[in-house]
Amino acid sequence: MKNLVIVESPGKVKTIQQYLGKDYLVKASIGHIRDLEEHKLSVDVQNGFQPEYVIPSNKKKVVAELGKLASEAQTVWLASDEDREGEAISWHLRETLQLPADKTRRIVFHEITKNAILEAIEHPRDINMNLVNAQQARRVLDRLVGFELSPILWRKIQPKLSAGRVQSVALRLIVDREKEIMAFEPVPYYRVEAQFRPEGVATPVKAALDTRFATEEEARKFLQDSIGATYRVASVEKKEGVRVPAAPFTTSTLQQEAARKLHFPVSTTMRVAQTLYERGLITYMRTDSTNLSSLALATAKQFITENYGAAYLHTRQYHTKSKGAQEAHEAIRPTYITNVEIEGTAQEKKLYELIWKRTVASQMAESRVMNTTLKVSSDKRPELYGIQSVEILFDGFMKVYLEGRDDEDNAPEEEVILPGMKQGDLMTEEGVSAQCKFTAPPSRYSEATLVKKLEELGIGRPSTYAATVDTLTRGRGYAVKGDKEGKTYKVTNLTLKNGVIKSSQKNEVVGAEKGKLLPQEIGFIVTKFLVDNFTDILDYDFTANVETDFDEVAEGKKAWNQTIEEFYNPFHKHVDAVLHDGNYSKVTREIGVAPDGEKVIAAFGKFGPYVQKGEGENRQSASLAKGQLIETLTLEEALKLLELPRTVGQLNGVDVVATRGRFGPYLKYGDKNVKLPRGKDPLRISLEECETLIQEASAEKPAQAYLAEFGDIKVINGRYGPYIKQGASNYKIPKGKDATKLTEADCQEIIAQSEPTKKSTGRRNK
DNA sequence: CAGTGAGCGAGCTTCCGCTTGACTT
Repeated sequence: MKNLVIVESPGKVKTIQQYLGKDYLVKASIGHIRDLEEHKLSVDVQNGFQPEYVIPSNKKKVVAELGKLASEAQTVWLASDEDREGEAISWHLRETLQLPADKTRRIVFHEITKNAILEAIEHPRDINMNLVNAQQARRVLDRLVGFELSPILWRKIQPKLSAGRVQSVALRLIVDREKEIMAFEPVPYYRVEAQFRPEGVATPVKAALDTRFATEEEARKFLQDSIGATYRVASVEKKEGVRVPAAPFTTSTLQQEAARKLHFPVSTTMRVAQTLYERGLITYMRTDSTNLSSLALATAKQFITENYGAAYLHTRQYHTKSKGAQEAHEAIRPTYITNVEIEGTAQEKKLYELIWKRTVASQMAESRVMNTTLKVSSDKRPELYGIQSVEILFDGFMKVYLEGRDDEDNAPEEEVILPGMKQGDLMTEEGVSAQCKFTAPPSRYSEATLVKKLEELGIGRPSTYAATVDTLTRGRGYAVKGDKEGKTYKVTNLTLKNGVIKSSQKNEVVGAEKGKLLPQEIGFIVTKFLVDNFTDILDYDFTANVETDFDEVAEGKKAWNQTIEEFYNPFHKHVDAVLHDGNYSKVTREIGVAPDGEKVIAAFGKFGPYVQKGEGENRQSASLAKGQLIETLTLEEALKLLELPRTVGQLNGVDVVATRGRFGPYLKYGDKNVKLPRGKDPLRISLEECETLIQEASAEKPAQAYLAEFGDIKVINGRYGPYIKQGASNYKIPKGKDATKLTEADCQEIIAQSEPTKKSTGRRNK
């Protein structure tokens, strides 16, 4: 074999192989092939921070195969991505496979097209050791920070906690936002709206007053004054505007938009995008680039011209503006623009459609709109009403796609067309309302808006955004995804109709949110500890600052271990000092006094945050619910938590107790435990409901999870699809076989022909 | 499916970034 080409992603192998032909063999390294050891520091801090690299067990096979092929090849082409990590992968390959300089070439593909690939082969270069060293600096710094800070948390707060350059700052964002919300005092105000009917028009239009009133009295006075007023158009202002389409998707913007429009968690977006990529339907999904290949631009151009007409075409090349972008890949786009629809699951279809529309729209003409602002004056009061209208003169890209928004009024503004009106025209008032609203605190982060913020700060990479969210939530429990009820205020709203003012009472809810990241008590404690003791690292600019150091290394201006040394020496000294300062995080707060006179406190204990009523032998305690914090817990909430365990009543002389355990609310009935279904409140459930649940639970005991059973061979419908079980061994069902129609003979054949799937070993599944 | 801070005491936990399988509530 003449040439071995090594790329990072197996998904690219087939395409590149086609372009290069039979003189080349294309293989994938499947990402990094060497790393620091998993369970120890692996950095020799005494000797220039020399890293100790090992080949992880799951990479041994790939490395062995590549090694064999490399020794047989005349020339080895290292074609990993054109960024810091990619350069390091090439270097690790060269070191590990012991590739001699004269038969090794480093090349980069700027896009996966035949021309670009042949061009790359024409222009090989050397491995850029400065860039490799910048990667080593990044890697070693992250290891030192993570492996020195985490043990302090184990010792001072709780075992198994973790801290790191990315996760700790991400958590701080969530915690700081929560503190802002806690400190926020909603201020009431009155917003006035009127319905006006222009002469000769059937439907009235809505107009908002340009002034808010601070109190009910002022609002009432305004309505009082407005009785019998005459309204005229005071001014008409027209302004033409253009709107430009959003840039093609990067990982971060895809995650945001899929969350806004499809309500996908970021993990779902990435999983679905991965399958689309593997099926060859979209380009690579972990990218920070908004760039489209010349080929993609050309096909988009043709597609738009043919399907929408030349007037709708406006090709553009976008430039990535996010901090720390490395742009080793293209933007996320359909491989073939002409593929308007695809086969697949509902999720795959929807995500593909989103990517397709965004890509096509990005190459379409701006839309032109006419914004009209109408002011309406009253002869009784000086304030003016405003009416906004938007008329779409030319839809342009909006024909295909409109970007979603993060704020409440998520709906893209609708077109409102006013009848032609001119200054001085009369308007008939058809009702005025003054509604009490409240100023709103900033909103909490969702998974996707957190990723957006991290990207803005240059923290984390496209390949790790989803993983970071996962570490904060499922991994460490620093935050949970959930809903927040908000505070309810009783307000008085006023209306003026036919010369009469009426008032009505309403409940106004402030600050309610759904599906947001709520920091848990442990997240607060860890953040406070880190901010108090390691201010620099928790600074939102820490990553940006170290990145400028890494840039100097990449430019060859500084030795990588020099920059690490300057960071590490003072850092490590400080770590030692903090470790032995004898201070431990203690959180207790007196919540108040229960109706029976007992003191209620909230504290952070061995098992997390809890409330306790009374002291000594007869004290009562309960854990805080998800999303509840010691600092904001009210007496009412505390007492509610203490109502569990609750004896609902007796069945056949045995107590039925409703309570909450590790796995959520459940019933205790003798030695039987029954899980409460979603939506059943252990505080409210009736004895009758309990009886039904207990009966159901005992009835459906031998649940039919098996699709089939042949002696000790069972076909089981597992979480990840059907599989075969014999004794303690599990076997995968080959693709193309219908699990529901397997016979005993089929199963025995599968078992005979395949290896049992391995039980997870080594890394513990927490 | 439980409870609400330590010293006889083993050994473990942890980072970020690159990439897919393997996993079997």
